[in-house]
Amino acid sequence: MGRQPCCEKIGIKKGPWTAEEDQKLVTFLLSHGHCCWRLVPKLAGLLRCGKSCRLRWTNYLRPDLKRGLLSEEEEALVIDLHAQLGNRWSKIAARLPGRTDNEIKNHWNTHIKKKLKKMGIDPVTHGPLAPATQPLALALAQQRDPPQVVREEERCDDDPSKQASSQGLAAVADEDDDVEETPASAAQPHGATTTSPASAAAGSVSPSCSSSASGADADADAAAWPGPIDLFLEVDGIMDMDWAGILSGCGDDDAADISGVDLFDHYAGDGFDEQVWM
DNA sequence: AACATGGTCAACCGCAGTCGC
DNA sequence: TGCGACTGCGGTTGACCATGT
Repeated sequence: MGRQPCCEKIGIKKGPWTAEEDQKLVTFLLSHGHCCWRLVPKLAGLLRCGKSCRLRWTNYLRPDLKRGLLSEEEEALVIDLHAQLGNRWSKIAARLPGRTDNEIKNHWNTHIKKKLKKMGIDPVTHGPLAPATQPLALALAQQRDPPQVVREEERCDDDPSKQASSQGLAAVADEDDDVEETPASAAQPHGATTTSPASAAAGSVSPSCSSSASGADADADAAAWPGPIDLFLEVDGIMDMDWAGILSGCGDDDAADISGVDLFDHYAGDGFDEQVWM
């Protein structure tokens, strides 16, 4: 009757990923892409379930991911988007190139929630906290740093209908799924602080074989980033390209052949550093 | 120095939505 | 149209690390 488990539980490894597993997965996905996550672990020679592979890839291994804490601008944008979308982390993440839903969710729960509470703002409703706690919280907020985030939220609190127009996000509020219609530069107010050029192509650099890079912005950032990472930005759909040519030594039809290839060895000589990437 | 506590974040779980047959 | 397979999402957990006592 019930659903089949997403994978056979027996023999499936759980817990933290090892560097070797990461390498196998990255190598496999970069050379083959994924058509069916269920098959990925088998073909890549991993004792993981497909779900786990997908999660690892999307949350940690994707080359277009930014690492590190969210900037002030990103935080403000998250708060703004959360006010509009609620806990739709994937939708929020879609507006933050290079950030994952998991990362944003974690950051929200650990940092932003507290910040808002300190400021007397209910992180759920984005309205004022209950009267009993508000005075203390407000006092705290005034004593400490009440930067633009406060102003951001005050605007939201005053009139939720204004939220949509704030920061040029009207389109965001109107339509959930039209990411392409929102220019990356508009949804990313921190172009100057972009930590990874690959992030410029975030959303377009996806293993799901369907997206296309949006040219000009990506190119501009790519120009500032020497090395093979440029390839991510120049190709319409990372998985459509012939990765075998880049990852020399990777067989196209035999996963076992590629498992021994060190992806990062290829990049090391060209300014693409595993440590930086990670 | 040892232990306790709290914070952070990667990973897992289960449900819901979508797609193909 | 219904059913099963698969993917994606959001909530939650637990391990690890930093800080305080």
